[in-house]
Amino acid sequence: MSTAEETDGDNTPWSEVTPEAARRLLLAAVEAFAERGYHATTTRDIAGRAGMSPAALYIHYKTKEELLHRISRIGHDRALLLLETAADQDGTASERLADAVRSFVSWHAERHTTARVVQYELEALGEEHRAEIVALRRRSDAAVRRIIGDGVRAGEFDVPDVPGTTLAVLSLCIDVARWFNAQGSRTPEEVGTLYADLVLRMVGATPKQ
Amino acid sequence: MSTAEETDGDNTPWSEVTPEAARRLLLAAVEAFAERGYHATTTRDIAGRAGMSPAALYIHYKTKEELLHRISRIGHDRALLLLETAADQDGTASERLADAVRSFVSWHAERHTTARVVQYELEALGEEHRAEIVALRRRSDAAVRRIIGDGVRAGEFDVPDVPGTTLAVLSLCIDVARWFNAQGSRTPEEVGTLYADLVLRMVGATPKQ
DNA sequence: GAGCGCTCTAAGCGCTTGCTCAGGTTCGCG
DNA sequence: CGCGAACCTGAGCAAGCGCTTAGAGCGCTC
Repeated sequence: MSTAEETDGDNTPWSEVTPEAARRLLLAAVEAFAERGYHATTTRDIAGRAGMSPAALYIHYKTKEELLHRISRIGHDRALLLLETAADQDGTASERLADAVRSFVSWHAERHTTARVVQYELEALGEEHRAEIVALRRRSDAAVRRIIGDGVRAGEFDVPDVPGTTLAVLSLCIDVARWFNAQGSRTPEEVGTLYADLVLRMVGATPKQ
Repeated sequence: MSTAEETDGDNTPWSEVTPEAARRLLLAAVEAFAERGYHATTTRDIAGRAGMSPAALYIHYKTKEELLHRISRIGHDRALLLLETAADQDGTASERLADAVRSFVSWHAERHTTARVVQYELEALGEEHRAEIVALRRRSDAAVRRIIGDGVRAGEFDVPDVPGTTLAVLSLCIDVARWFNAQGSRTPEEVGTLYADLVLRMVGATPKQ
């Protein structure tokens, strides 16, 4: 899983975090936050999972909250990249929307531990850090809204309430992180495909021949 | 189950909790848990909001976890009632599904503080309490699945993956509790109506004339 | 009006929390 | 080899946690 580095693709999401000890701590924090939640996780638990003493954490991070912020920032960057990449592509609005949902959802399923922290622990962030993250989320919303708006203008979609539908689509996709279970019967790709179909129906996309 | 309390309607949701001091504590706990999360909430905070000393809490509840369980239980009972009532009605599958989604969603919006605790603090429950709640959630799933299954059998719906779509529908509705804001521009009823429409599209309901 | 049960409080116990700090080990570099 | 920088640990501090206990105030019955 986390041995090979270099390419910053799907499979090595934390390569940008150095040195190695800082990355180990961050990965341990992701695991612990996802399992128990931020507030129920102790710095001793994080350090223990990384095989270090509690004090080692404070060499690499100023506070426990900084750990959460780093995780949240990296995760939001990644999620936003997926959506904006899909939005910027050539192709019909249907194709771009399906692509956006498929990649966004399968990422939320594949990396559901990370995504759970990213999506559901916002409230634990400090004032400034939260503001920074909220700005990223607004850009995610804008990317999806742009695709849907394009589809409506092109006559491809039938959407009475564009902002409301955008919100619902993003909400639907995000919530995958909450229920997805790696032991379950569906692969992340299967869920992505299912959800892409469901979202195309939500926007009343003209079924392709 | 719970003894009949006159009108146990939407507007008096905690009437079954007595005595009054216990209800005040419970309401304070709902507020605090919704704002900060279970683990970040202190018993002193709960008691303070209810205008009592910290020790008063333990006259009415054995532990802080029991408070969460009571909230979760009552909320799940209410949500399940909405879904099963809609599922048991006469009428087409489209009508029953729209009704289920409309009432379920507008409850999640109207009572979003309660719903947030009910839906997002499951992990904080103890072993047995969680098992009890999970059983209720399975019944919610079954109610929605039944409506969708009926619609497919009647030729009203076009759903390739019934369990997957059921999961997505419930997930979509539940997540309303996370993003709904009372200061926002939409009323709970508006969101319920929007979502009922979106869900009918998801199941490929034959548009009514 | 004495006794009793219910409700509540002031005080605080034992423990865990996030975080600090003095000191030790390992390393590259002259 | 000597030295400074980077990294890590053991021990522990102040604060806050969930929860308990002893007892006060109150309304009730007999």
